[in-house]
Amino acid sequence: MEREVRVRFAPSPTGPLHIGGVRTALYNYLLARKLGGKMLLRIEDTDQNRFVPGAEQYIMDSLRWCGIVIDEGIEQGGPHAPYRQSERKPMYRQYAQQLIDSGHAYYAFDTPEELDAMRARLQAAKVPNPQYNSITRAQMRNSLTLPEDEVKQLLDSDTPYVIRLKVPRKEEIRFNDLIRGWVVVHSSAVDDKVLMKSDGMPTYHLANIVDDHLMEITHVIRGEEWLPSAPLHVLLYRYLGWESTMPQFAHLPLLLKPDGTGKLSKRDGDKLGFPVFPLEFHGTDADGQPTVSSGYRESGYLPEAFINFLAFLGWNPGTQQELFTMDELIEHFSIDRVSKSPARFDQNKVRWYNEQYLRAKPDAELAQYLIHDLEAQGLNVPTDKAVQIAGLVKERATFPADLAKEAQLFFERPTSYDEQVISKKWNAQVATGLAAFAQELPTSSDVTPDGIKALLTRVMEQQGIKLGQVLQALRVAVTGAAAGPDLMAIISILGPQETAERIEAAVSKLAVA
RNA sequence: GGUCCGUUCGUCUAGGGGUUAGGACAGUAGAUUUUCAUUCUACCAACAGGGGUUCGAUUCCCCUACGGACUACCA
Repeated sequence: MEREVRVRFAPSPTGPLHIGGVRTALYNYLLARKLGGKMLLRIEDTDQNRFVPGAEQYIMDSLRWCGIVIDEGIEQGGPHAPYRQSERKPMYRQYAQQLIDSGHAYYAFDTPEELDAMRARLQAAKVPNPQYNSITRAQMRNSLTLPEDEVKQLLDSDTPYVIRLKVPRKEEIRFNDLIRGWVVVHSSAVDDKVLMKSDGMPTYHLANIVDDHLMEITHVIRGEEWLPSAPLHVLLYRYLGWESTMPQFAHLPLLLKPDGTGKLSKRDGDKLGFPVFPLEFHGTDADGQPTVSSGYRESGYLPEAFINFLAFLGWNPGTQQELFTMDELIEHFSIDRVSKSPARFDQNKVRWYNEQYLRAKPDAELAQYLIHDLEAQGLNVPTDKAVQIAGLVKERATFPADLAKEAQLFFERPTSYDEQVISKKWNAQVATGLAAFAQELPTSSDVTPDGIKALLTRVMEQQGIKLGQVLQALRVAVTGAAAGPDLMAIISILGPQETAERIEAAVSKLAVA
């Protein structure tokens, strides 16, 4: 019988989640939904020294904002609770013991100083790859080299120790990566990794294998940085007797900094000139001073746009469609269309995606952003008017906040007039022509853009002025600026009275050359 | 240094033994617009290099170069 597909996103709560992590979570989620499986969130907090308060909540809030729904996790519980590794601490010990009993692991009593000395010695001897392995372990203080009674005595006293995996000396380890195909690594390249730390906590390597097995994970989708330790994980599954249900691996290509000089890290924060985090994050720097890192949400990105963009960094559907809702991503996603090579971040493209999604929103929804932002400035605007304005200015906006910026002209009379246009287009004839238009305007019965245009055309004909000569001047008189949305639509929304007053103000303020 | 992974327009990518190597973003030009923006159209622009295999390689293989990851009692 086919096993139910179960995937997990397993971040460590050492700070905010960066976009690479979000993408990993996204691909996991897409696969789970595509295959009708479950998505788990497991918190890997086995390093007590790197705990960052708030990080866990931040991760969950971020995923929620992105629309990534967790089926099992610390918030929602599930059949394999707890989902926080620190709370699973008692479970790992027995598996480490099992490995010791079967001869696949051993106790090591070396102090950090002894380990440093060992590495220094190997380096001095120009050993290409200094590591604790099948060769060097013979020179170290562990249960393989020490007499049995001494080991027993060391364990009984409170001497700190770790448990290390006994990696075989000569063995080819291979596994079939869903993205990269067969990966073959010789065991001599793998060191005797620590499985249990001296504080009694498991390391990532042990905890992740035990939990993935217990939680019945079928696919491990994670970043390429894990590829070198995947052979070690394969060994662990084998020695624990779980090889037949070992999950399939898929190592995702990395997300690089825009200049391509390395993987994007959370330490890049705001240094790159664009957010690397989904949500704004409040943390502390090395000196304990409070820091704020900007987020996509606070910068005005819509989650749909952010996700669509992120999905395309390393995956594509093979068609020419660029815009995908989450449901469409789920429908079209496939792990074998994930590329092998790393991707850099393209700020232009995220912006483009945001514009697409912003414009696709109904005017009524856009109006809500507008009303909200305007209210923050102390401006109250009727909904119907906000809808009209939003519809008019949305083509000019990248972010929701641009709407209110573009809308300012409706609420503030011009305080200055574009000088270029004035010097070129403003003259006595135009001034009188506009004054006449201002007089006629309040009597007009048709205040649609078309009606206003008809009136303007008629008045200018009477004045003997061509429309082209006066339009720029009219725009500047009404808005002060040389550029902006459709003028007739502006006047229509502004209304005849307000427009007329603005024109009259301009006529009286602007000297005629 | 060692091990592993990778390399198609500036960027994200499609393609795959015989193609005018396709799309998107950006850029440039034109059209529309009273203006800027939008929109539309066009243009610019790539198979890292060298060897094989083959009638034929961008595609398959090898080498080189370059880039990246990993190399902790961190994940």
